[in-house]
Amino acid sequence: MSSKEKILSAAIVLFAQKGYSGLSMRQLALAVDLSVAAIYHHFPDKNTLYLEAVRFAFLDKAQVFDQVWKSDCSAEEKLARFIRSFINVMLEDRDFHRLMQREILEADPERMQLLAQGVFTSQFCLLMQLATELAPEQDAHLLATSVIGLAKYYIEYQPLLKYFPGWKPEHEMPEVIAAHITTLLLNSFKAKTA
Amino acid sequence: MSSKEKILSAAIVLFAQKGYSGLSMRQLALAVDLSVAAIYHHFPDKNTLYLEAVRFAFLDKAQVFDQVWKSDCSAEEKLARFIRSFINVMLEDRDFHRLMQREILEADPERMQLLAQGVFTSQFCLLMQLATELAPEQDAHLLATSVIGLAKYYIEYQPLLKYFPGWKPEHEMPEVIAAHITTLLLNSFKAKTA
DNA sequence: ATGACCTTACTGAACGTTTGTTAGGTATCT
DNA sequence: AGATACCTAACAAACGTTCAGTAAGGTCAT
Repeated sequence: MSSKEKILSAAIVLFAQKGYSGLSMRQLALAVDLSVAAIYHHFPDKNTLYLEAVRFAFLDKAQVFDQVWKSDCSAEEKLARFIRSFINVMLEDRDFHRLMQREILEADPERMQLLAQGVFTSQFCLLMQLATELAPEQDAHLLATSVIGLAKYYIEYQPLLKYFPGWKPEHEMPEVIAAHITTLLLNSFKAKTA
Repeated sequence: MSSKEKILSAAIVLFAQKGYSGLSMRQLALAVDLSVAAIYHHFPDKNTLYLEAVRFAFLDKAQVFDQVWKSDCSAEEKLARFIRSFINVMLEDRDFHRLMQREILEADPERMQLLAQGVFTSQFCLLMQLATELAPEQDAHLLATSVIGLAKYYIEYQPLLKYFPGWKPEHEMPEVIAAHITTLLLNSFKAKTA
């Protein structure tokens, strides 16, 4: 792995943990065992480094779900598989998830547009297509959003949820969460089309 | 309003926008038209000020939903009203919402426990109770989480969602979102109990 | 009523440290 | 000889925090 890649990988983790202004160039340099000036040799300034780190983090995430869409099973099964994959990816790569949350929190319009069009659009479209298949009379955009929203909330709020009464350890198991969300959605679709 | 309250109110807004390390004491002092030392007269250090600002922001939020729970209508109607109230509160007070997101992102266990037990537990319990009433055979904790998750996602990801294909302006209207979530959930409950 | 005294709410200026960034120099490889 | 990848050392600015001082208001014995 080149020095540049090493810097970017470390930057993803550290920016995700401490935020943009929480991470200093010296801390990053220490983490990759280089001098500060060496980082400035590869990147013009901190801001560009951050932007490139975000881009780098999102690069390979899109193609993870391709095998879900390619499989030729029923629409119901496809939804189940997508939800399970989504939760797995997000739970495995916590740094990616946190970095994404920080980006959304920033809510810079230009970067939102880049993020949406460059990375997630194809996934979102496929999900909307699936939604139309399962519940034709409903708004596909709203439905797709609901699917992702349900899945994301369980991951995002895991640190808080465990302190609520009624919590059980199984509520942190990907399969349990995925199963619950899937049945919730499929039940809803069944009722509507009946 | 006392100087201390003025500082706290400004701190909520600015911490929500810039994050903990993104806001300096000098910037805050400028915003409330006081000297930096004046802030240190009211708060021992930046960290305590942040903690008190968070506590201050969460203080009055819990009692907003009380009128929903007190009303003696059907369980279905109660759910609809809760969702509508929740979305309204979160959309109105964006700073509160962002500050909460940042707190969750930090995920400090001690503060999570404080947040859960001190502020949201009663709401969550009432929501679980409602869920058990509507879908007795399902896990109340998972269901309550789903309700909040659905509602929160639409608010949190609004800046991103508008760049996806299929987006319409009405997808940002609280009533439309609330209606969609409510029917989604009620349909699911109907199918299960049938 | 008055001067002495304490508390409260602040100010300006400074403290040492850390910040992002750069200049100048040194190896290594083509 | 020139490009690439790195270093040490320094820069000004901004950082959290503190210190000495001041102006206002209340308390209390005289």
